[in-house]
Amino acid sequence: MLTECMAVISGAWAPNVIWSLRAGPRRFNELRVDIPPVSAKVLSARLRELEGKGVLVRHVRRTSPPSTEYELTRLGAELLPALDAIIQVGHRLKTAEADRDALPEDVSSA
Amino acid sequence: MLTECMAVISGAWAPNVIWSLRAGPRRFNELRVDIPPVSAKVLSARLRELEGKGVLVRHVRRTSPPSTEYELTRLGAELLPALDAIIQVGHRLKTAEADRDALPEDVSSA
DNA sequence: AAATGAGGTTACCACAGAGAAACTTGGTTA
DNA sequence: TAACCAAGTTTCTCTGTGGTAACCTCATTT
Repeated sequence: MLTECMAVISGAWAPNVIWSLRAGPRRFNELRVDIPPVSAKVLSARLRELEGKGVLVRHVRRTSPPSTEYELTRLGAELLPALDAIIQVGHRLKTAEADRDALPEDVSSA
Repeated sequence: MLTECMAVISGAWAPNVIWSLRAGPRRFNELRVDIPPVSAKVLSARLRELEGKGVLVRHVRRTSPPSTEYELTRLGAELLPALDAIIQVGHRLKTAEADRDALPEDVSSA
């Protein structure tokens, strides 16, 4: 069960995409700027997967050139607190790790 | 930043391991039973990674044969609400998906 | 003396998934 | 008429990761 649920945010850059959409709709190329290391191919794949899962919606604007906007669904927005929680703990774990590195246990004076 | 934080729960079965430890310490073979599809190799690798990250601790009991217990650290326990949040949204997304499948848009009466 | 059990390790293989780069479409502007 | 834009798609390659299965240790039990 956990495994299926985790699958919602699996795949490269999926959490980043969701996080980038937290403040409102973004277009394809805006997302590429938000998440520099993502390739067009993978971003495209991830967006379609997330759309298929009901996390976000795609609306194409019939301008020229046509532009596309991606936006979190209500359900997708419910992932934000979870991501936020992960970020918070992640920070604390990194801090703890740094502290450990700074306290080499017993190098006192050999 | 998000990426590094997500790394804490990345790797096959990592979330499952953390979730299995939520109610208290577990031994190696208990975890294998909790998470049937995990292989000894991967479970071992994951446990050492999570230990290295400060998510859990290992204590070896000098019995015979020696037994080993794994337990969440305080920091590790802080991941539980995040996992729980993911599980909740995962459920709702699956439900929504099922509903979509059950409402084939316009098959009304052709 | 051989089998058992806990808790692993090692060697080897396979494949999904990510990256890079080039190509596409169709209207617009220079 | 040629370049340009957004938003992808396609091909091809390559590596990390996980799976399988066999092996290991060492004290205890049979």
